[in-house]
Amino acid sequence: MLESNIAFNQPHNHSRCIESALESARALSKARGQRLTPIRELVLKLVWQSHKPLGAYELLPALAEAGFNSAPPTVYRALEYLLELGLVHRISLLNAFVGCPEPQHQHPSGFMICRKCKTTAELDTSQFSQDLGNKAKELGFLIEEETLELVGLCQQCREKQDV
Amino acid sequence: MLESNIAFNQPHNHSRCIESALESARALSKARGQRLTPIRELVLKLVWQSHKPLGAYELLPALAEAGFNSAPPTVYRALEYLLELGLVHRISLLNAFVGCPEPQHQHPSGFMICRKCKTTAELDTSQFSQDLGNKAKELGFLIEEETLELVGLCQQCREKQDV
DNA sequence: AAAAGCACTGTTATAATATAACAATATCTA
DNA sequence: TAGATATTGTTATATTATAACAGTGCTTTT
Repeated sequence: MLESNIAFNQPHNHSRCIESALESARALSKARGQRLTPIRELVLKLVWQSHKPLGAYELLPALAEAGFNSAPPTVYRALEYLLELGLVHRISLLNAFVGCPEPQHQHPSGFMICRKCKTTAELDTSQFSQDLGNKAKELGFLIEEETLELVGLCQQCREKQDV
Repeated sequence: MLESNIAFNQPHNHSRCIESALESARALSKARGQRLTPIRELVLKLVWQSHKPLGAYELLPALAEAGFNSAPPTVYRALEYLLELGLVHRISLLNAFVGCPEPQHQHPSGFMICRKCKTTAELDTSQFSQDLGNKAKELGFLIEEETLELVGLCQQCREKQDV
């Protein structure tokens, strides 16, 4: 569970995070007979460089700067691709996207979103997921996708008094 | 927990549901020194008449029909009011709104959303909430709001084979 | 009753997010 | 190389939500 805490512990080797995400991306793309094109790679990097979820329209200027076409469909397509690969998550409450810290081991997860600094960290929810699934099943419902988004305050923002 | 199942069991006295929501609305409004105006009452009824979440723009025609102004701010204001009162919930994944089945007893809850028929039912999550809070706290995060949205298939849609 | 204060609504405009539709190009496979 | 498929470019538009300010109508105080 340590990795879930990374985003709330400022200093860590973030470029290594990104490199590892890129490797996953290449491997997954290959396995699917698809390509990690320059646009997709750039979007992946951009999303991963931030611990705060980024909106699609925030990514456009960076695409333009890198010399790519930068109309909305371009970035939405890249994001859709990365979402399918499980390398990026969409935070529904923010209409924004974050990197998934553990693309290799897929586990049910939620997101802790600091309402002040917007820093977002993933939280392993395996321990709840099964019970939740059972409870839903008792009510006749078959869960296919879970979205858990927790808004609150991260440690750093709590320590600064100005709540 | 039976009430969580209501939406998935077609026949029930729905007008009674709505009447009870209206009573809550009147009581809560009074307690806050605010008014359950005709617009607010209508929006509450409309949202409650449906077991499927309704988008804000889906409500506008009904407002117009009832002779009210029907520009977006009107309906968003009414929804905001009802959200504050806890009589309505916003389903973030759908950008849409549903009635809260139990406005009196506030408890942490999630929503089961059928991806086929869009019927949505509330699920009591008290039993998970505390553990979740503790787990987040260990990571330094203080949860203030939980959003749990479960997409899947309801019983009726599972019984019809055409998944 | 007048006036002040507040809650509520009307109205116009626009922001922010997301997708449709089709044309053009690049890459892969036979 | 040709044909099929994946990817990108481009234009237009749909969908969801809010800003800003003017007007209206209660209600409370003097």
